[in-house]
Amino acid sequence: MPTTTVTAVLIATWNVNSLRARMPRVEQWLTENGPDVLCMQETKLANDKFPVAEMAALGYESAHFGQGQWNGVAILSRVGLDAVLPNFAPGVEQDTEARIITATCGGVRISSVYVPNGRELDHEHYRYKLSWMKRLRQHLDTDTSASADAVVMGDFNIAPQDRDVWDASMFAGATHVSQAERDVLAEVCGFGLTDTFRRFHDEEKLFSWWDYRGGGFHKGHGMRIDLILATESVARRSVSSSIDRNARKGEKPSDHAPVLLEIGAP
DNA sequence: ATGGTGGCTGGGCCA
Repeated sequence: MPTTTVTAVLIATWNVNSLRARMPRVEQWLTENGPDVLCMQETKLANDKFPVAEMAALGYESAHFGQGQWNGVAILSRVGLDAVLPNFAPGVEQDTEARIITATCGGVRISSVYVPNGRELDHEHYRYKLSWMKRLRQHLDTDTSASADAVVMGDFNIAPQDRDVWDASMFAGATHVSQAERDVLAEVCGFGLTDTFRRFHDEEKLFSWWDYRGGGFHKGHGMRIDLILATESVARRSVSSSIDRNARKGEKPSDHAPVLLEIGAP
């Protein structure tokens, strides 16, 4: 095994809303930003349709947990991609959908997650969402040591606080902001994870998602629901975090923007 | 405007 020099790494998460539709934008974004790790959600691809060769040509190893037309999560890495685990850890009730994949990249245990939307507060899908988050906590308790370098990033479909939505009064009785959702997010963070973006930015109305409908992006109607949660050992080494709003502009954008975290050397 | 847009598909469902 060659010894690798440990340097700063740049990690990112992006709900691409169909990798087939988004491939030109993703390739461009990887070339321009050069992240060491990119977690993607909503690839909407079967496993045998994932563009492994195209990603390799850009210098990335790929791990993908797909299911076809919906969901699908992936991890790209150019700092190693080992111990790949699709779905929740063994012993945790398995998900019937492709919403989490975990791998070790550059010594960091990284999960790419696509938390269920929930649809409506009285919908069965909402109970699935809460159950899913409880299983995410069980997954972490099973898979990872709280003292390890670990990151859970992706589309949580939960806005952690009212300052993370464009108008909290518009969200009364809606999903993404309910106390129960925020409580299960806190349970997941209780593993020992922190919302790293908030170490660097206190302002309200910094969003990672804007509805395609009604010109949401141009009206500033969005939510911050894409999060990079990290254990303290990673969080304290992090040196910057940002949301790339430019990726939400232009030709055929995803409705989500990438969120980035720069992690300094140990 | 009880809608809108975009992605899955090939008529609606989902976000």
